[in-house]
Amino acid sequence: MAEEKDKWTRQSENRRALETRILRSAEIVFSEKGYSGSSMESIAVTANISKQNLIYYFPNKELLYKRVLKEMLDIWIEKLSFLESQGETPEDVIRSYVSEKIKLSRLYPNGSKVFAHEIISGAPLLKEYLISDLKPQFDRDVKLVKSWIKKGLIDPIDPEHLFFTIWAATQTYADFSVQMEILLGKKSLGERDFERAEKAVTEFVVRALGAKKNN
Amino acid sequence: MAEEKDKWTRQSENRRALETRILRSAEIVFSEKGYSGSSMESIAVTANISKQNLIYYFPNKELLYKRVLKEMLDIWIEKLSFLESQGETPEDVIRSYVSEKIKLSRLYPNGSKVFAHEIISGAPLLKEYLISDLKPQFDRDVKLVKSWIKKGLIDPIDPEHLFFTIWAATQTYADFSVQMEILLGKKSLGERDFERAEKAVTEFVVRALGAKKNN
DNA sequence: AAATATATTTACCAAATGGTAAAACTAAGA
DNA sequence: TCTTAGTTTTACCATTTGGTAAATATATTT
Repeated sequence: MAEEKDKWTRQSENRRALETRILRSAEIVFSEKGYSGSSMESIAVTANISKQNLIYYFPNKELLYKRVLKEMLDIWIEKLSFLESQGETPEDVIRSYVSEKIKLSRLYPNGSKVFAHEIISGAPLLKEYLISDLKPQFDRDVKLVKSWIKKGLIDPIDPEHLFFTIWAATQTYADFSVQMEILLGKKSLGERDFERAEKAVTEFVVRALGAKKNN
Repeated sequence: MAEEKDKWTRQSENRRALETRILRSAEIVFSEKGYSGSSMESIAVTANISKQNLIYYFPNKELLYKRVLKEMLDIWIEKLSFLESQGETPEDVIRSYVSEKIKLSRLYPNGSKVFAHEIISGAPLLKEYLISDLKPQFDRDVKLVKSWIKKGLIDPIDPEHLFFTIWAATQTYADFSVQMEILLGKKSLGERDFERAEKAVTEFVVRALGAKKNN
């Protein structure tokens, strides 16, 4: 009985393994060429399978693309609620939020880039999601920042544009990493660079908000 | 004599006019689809000419793409030297720099997006430029900021990452405009939004640097 | 071991793509 | 007016593209 289950498991695990390998490969290709610029063939080559076999797992390109996007979005939704960020004081919340966002740029650079291509291209496949999922969260988070200001916990600041700046400043470590590598004279950004980045951006935001430092 | 010149001028002016119309169209298409995702056909359609006629003016896609990129870069180089920014105090320099950069996001959103696609894709055609042109300027500007810190004109801050943050926070108003439109509940970003953006980002940076306000 | 479900390869294909070659048309100068 | 230079259109074409259909191979279950 256990043996049977193992055999069944073996096959379905192979399947899952191959599926994720395909998704990782698709992420790489889409991050380099965007949706329309990526071919099923090149994704297949990256995953080391034939195009037809790829199509067996993901019967068309749009579906595959959506899966890649959705994976990234799920991660972001899970990790990036401003309200649920660890910390009691505004400064704690902000530090944890920025830290988390930069961590995601480091851990999922390809997914981030796919997302960036999509938004820059006008978000044809993401508009609905932005409206239905991101906007409510955004409105809530803006409200929270406004309440902080009202309570005098932070200096008055434009809350909407605060978020735009935080997102941009953190996202850029995934999207524009090539530019940074060149300007910093490095072959690739390492952990140390991301630590420096996190510290710099966090300090930046905390100072701009006039939140009191506690170290 | 004047008449002859005029006639000659008329034709060459038509040519110039059509060339710029093509470049504007190419900018739009490239900004939506990136390099590999854009077709000569769709650029031609956008410019209201035939594909063959487009090829008469720009004999191949890469050449056209490079022209679009170069145009944007020339504008940036011309307008974005930190050292040459108007103003005597660090605060003045920063205000003028941020203001100028956001103005470019407003005036050239498509060129900005083409540039963004290119960098995100690994900057295959831009690496050389970044090394030869941008890096020297970057190094100079970083030096200047360091000297400000040494003189106690601004609070100590990570100079390299300061620039990354400023660039990201300003560039985002071109690249991610769709996301902002949705989150702000607007059909498109208007002059008022860019004024708010400029003010927010400027205040943000100035506060973070601890430069004294003078208004 | 036979039957069945799953996975992979082979053989195609219509549409789109970047581009060539040359014909036809238009404007300019002698 | 005739010639020439500049522009646009027409006719192609090899390659790449996303995808279908079916044959083949490999596991899994009975």
